[in-house]
Amino acid sequence: MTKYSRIADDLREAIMTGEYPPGSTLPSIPDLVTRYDVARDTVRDAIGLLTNEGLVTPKRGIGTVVRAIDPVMLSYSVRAPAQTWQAQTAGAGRDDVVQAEWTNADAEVAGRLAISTGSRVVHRVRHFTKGHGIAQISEQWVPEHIAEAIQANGDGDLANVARRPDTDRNLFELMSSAGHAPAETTEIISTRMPDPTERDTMEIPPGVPVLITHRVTREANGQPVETTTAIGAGDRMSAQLTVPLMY
Amino acid sequence: MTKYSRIADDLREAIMTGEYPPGSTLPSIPDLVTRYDVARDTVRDAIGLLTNEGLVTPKRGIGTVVRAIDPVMLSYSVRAPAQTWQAQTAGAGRDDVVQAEWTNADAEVAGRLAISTGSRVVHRVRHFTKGHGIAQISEQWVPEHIAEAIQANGDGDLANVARRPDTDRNLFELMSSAGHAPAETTEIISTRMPDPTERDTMEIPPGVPVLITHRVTREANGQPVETTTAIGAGDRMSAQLTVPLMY
DNA sequence: GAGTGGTCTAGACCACCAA
DNA sequence: TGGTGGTCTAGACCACTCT
Repeated sequence: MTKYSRIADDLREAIMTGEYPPGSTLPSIPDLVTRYDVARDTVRDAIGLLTNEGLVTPKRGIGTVVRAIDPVMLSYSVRAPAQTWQAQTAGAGRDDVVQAEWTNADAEVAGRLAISTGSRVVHRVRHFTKGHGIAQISEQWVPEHIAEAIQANGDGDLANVARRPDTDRNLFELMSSAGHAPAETTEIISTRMPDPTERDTMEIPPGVPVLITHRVTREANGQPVETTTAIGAGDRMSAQLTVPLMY
Repeated sequence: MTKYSRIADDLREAIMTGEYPPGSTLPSIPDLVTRYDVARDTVRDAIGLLTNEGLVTPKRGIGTVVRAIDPVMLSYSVRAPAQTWQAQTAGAGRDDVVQAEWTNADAEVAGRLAISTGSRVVHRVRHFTKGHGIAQISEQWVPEHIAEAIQANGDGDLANVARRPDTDRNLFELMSSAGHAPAETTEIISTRMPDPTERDTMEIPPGVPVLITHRVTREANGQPVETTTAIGAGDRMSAQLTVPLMY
């Protein structure tokens, strides 16, 4: 057992038992140096462990703050019928389309949409805001024939940021009116640590992973009508799903 | 921009462009010390960043190994009808019941099962193994009246580890036969960094978060028939869900 | 200004792995 | 045995926050 992991164990135990409640600060680094009679960097290694575990957030000039379990979570619900799902997603927080344009599908998106690489697609980037800061960045791709069918149906251009023809609650309805009713959605949820860009844009503190959702929605004949990749801060969102079990 | 984050940026870039492919090693710490003309700990700080991002895993006597994106994933599928879900879960890897006994529900479990705290429940712990090591630890609680109904139906004791009356594919069927057919399941999927115990039992490398699934399954009258908490290594599992959208 | 954490140095010794 | 990363020290200077 190394010195620094021993110190980390002590502090973790004290945090768990409530000796250092959320929002409070741990003893300062110089304090711990004298208390354990070790070098400064040894104490910092111990604090580094707790930081990586997501237990504390050191703040210059303040101290090592015990992280509060944030009760504010962006949760969304997958439920049949589809309207419920869409409504719950939209209702969880503010949803801004920050980017929308025609582009060419790369290999991965093309694969998910079952179209050829380079095909024209509508690409939309949305930010979900909940409380302070961005909780989730969502990228959506809609194949050309779907976007054009919606436009031909008089429901506007999906690639228009300023006047978005849909809100979250009725994109599926627009598709349905245009003759491409979504019938089934498949989601793959995974997790990893954020890269520096994601840490920056979503203001993710150290020790907090991201939740990644890959979604493909298909109409009854199996043809994809949209695919979405959503990346959310693990301390601000979770995914809630309610599924009926039929016998 | 600090020295160590500059070094980390260089190395990250080189990893992304394929200069250091998965499985290869970064230049050694002494190499980097002379290359950048900095102190050893500055290089280690840089490598520490990449380690926390999950990009590399330093190995004593070997070098700093670029982590391979592990293609082996434990994925399971939520799909109606329920049999499909159960079958997919079981088929994804080996599933061992390592513990099963009668116990008293704590406040959280009691709340999820809508019973009073301290009520008798069957508590079962399962390990899902996929490839090398445990990919997911799953804890399940079944309320007394459900477990007894299964037993009264002649289908055995859920708290029996040696002779488990169910496999994953038919626990819901046992409930159904016993007059408590599961009708709906709700899952909440979240993520965080593992605690030291979880890191140890699942052999989770640094920089890898865990995926947490809280599930409550209810019968048609809304009464819970089981609740499960599953904790899985983020580099070995993901959750896949396919949901029909009905209009 | 006093106290906090952040970065960096130069050097030492230890634990592990491969040839 | 030589090279790798892991731990630890003592000291220095910097950046930030609060009073």
